[in-house]
Amino acid sequence: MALGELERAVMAQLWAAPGPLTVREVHDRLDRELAYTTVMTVLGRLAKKGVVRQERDGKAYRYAAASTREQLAASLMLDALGDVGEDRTAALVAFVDRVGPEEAAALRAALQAAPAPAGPPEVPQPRVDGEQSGPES
Amino acid sequence: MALGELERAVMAQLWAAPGPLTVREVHDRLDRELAYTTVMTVLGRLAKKGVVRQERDGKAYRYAAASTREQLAASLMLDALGDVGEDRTAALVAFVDRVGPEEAAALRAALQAAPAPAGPPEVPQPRVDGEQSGPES
DNA sequence: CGTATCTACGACCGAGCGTAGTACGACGGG
DNA sequence: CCCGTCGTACTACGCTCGGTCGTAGATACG
Repeated sequence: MALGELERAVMAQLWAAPGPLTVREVHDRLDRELAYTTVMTVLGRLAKKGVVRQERDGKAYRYAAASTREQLAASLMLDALGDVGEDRTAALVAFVDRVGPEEAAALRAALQAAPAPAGPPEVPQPRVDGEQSGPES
Repeated sequence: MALGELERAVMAQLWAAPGPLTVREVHDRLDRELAYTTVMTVLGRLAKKGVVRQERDGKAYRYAAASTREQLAASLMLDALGDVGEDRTAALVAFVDRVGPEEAAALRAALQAAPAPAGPPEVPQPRVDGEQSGPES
């Protein structure tokens, strides 16, 4: 479900803003010379994809990102992981092999922060397996 | 650069084979009823993208995957990581937060196996990842 | 020579994205 | 009351990509 170029630029504005933005606000913040309706179309498509939420504000709509950019990136990475591989663990090994030391450190820290390595997989975990239909939950 | 459906199916055949395959061999191994030229076109596009290598074998070509599926998956994940985020480490934290316990264990093991958290990344370490499409049977 | 293979190249279609125009309703100032 | 402004909804067009072939040219083989 990768986003296009303009879509990413729009998302960047939504993420950078402190709150929901109107179409006009997004349009004005974008550097490019775009027609107002172009931005509206993009925001509509983004909303249809579920990556932005729209809430009515009087006559106009306000748009906000449905998830943080980190969550979106994580979803995209999970998509990539599931797309090519059956052997997810092997792919993860190859992935770790390719990230830089900084990223490796981040992974280490994250793994330390969210651990569940204690019990055998007997614990009825509420997590259903590989499932990422929607961008986020 | 995500692959399409048929492209993935073709790659699966190449990965499953012990060695390079001709167009005809790929075509015969695919379950679908496709024209020979369709498979050839797909293999050509894959070669243009760099995910398969073609080597001449007399009149015909033989095609082999340019990298293992794990490496491809890792590359795709790197792409996703770089596409949306400036803050790669934060994205990785979110990613770890979303993978299951099995994948987390794989990450842990990989991080333990390939640690380089001490020196500057200037050390010209001989890269061990160069093995692609080796006959693994 | 005729036929069977291959490759090379082009073509068509549908989907997704970038871009925008037009139509239409609501609102506020003369 | 009329009109320009703002905002949405809908439609459209060009481009690229992926799936699917068709056809033409080279080549080997009986």
